[in-house]
Amino acid sequence: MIPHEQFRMTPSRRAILDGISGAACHPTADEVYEMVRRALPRVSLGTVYRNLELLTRHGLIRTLADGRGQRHYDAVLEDHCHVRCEACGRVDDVRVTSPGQLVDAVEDGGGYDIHGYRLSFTGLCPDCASERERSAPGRQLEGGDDESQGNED
Amino acid sequence: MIPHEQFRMTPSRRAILDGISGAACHPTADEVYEMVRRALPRVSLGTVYRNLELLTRHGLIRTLADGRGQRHYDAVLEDHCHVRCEACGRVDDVRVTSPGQLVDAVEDGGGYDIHGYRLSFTGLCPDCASERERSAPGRQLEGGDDESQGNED
DNA sequence: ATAACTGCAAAACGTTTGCGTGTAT
DNA sequence: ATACACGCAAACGTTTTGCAGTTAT
Repeated sequence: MIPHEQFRMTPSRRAILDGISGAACHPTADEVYEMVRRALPRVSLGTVYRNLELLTRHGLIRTLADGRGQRHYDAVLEDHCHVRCEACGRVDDVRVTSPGQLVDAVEDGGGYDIHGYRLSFTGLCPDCASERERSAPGRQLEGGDDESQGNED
Repeated sequence: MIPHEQFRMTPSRRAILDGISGAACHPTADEVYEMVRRALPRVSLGTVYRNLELLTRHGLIRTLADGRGQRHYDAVLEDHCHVRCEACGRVDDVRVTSPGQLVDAVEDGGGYDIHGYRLSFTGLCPDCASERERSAPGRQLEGGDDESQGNED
């Protein structure tokens, strides 16, 4: 969060901001690109990335480097928690009880100067869960390959 | 976690496993590569990546896609929490009170089928904290540009 | 004989950057 | 006039993949 440095709220930045705010779940850079292009067909992906970074630096959005692959972007600035679908990678919000006490729960930080926390859950989003149920009802299908544990954090 | 599929504990895999277990903090792929090469100078980076993925799939290690940039690898399989240094990217363990209750704390998962959690903290590791103190004692230096909040999760 | 494993180099992926031009102040 | 912003295309760092040769079973 860089306090002293001015920048213009240009059409592309407005569109990026609106796109992220209006999205159903937290979009990736190229999903933002798609959304912005519907309003401004000539924007480039480079500009989208440049502005996602700038908006993050100025505290107007948050960048979630949550999982594997792409980052996700979030227009909600308050501290909150996320779920990431293990199957499709989609990221949504979760509400948890008393998340503010999480930092206090640290018993041994090994000398780290702790600034914040990040709590995210993994699981299956409604769509992927029902799709999985359709293709393997009750798990009666051919063995193995469960992977539900998710060793990739 | 794929249960039924055999694989050989080859020298390179053994070395990767040992390297991760013996490392001071959770290493990245090329740190693992470095370590393995000390024992087996002819291994390729491709093999290291292939085997990190295989060992993860078989539940022998965990892949931490924690932050920006590189992934980190962890030989401790039990659920536990991490800290990532905002300055150098290093990842270590933290102990927190009753982490097992975290999943129970979810009030509204929005229809997700939640399998696990990932709690990590951000902050400054001892080295970076003391370096920062040396270069800006008490923060009396030139203004602005703190960034300590860290909008990049 | 077969399946698993490897080194090597090329490709893929998501992201960043340099440059020349355009636009707001 | 100046600083900021952009499109475009090239470059980047990390990870994955295809292929041809090697090794264990």
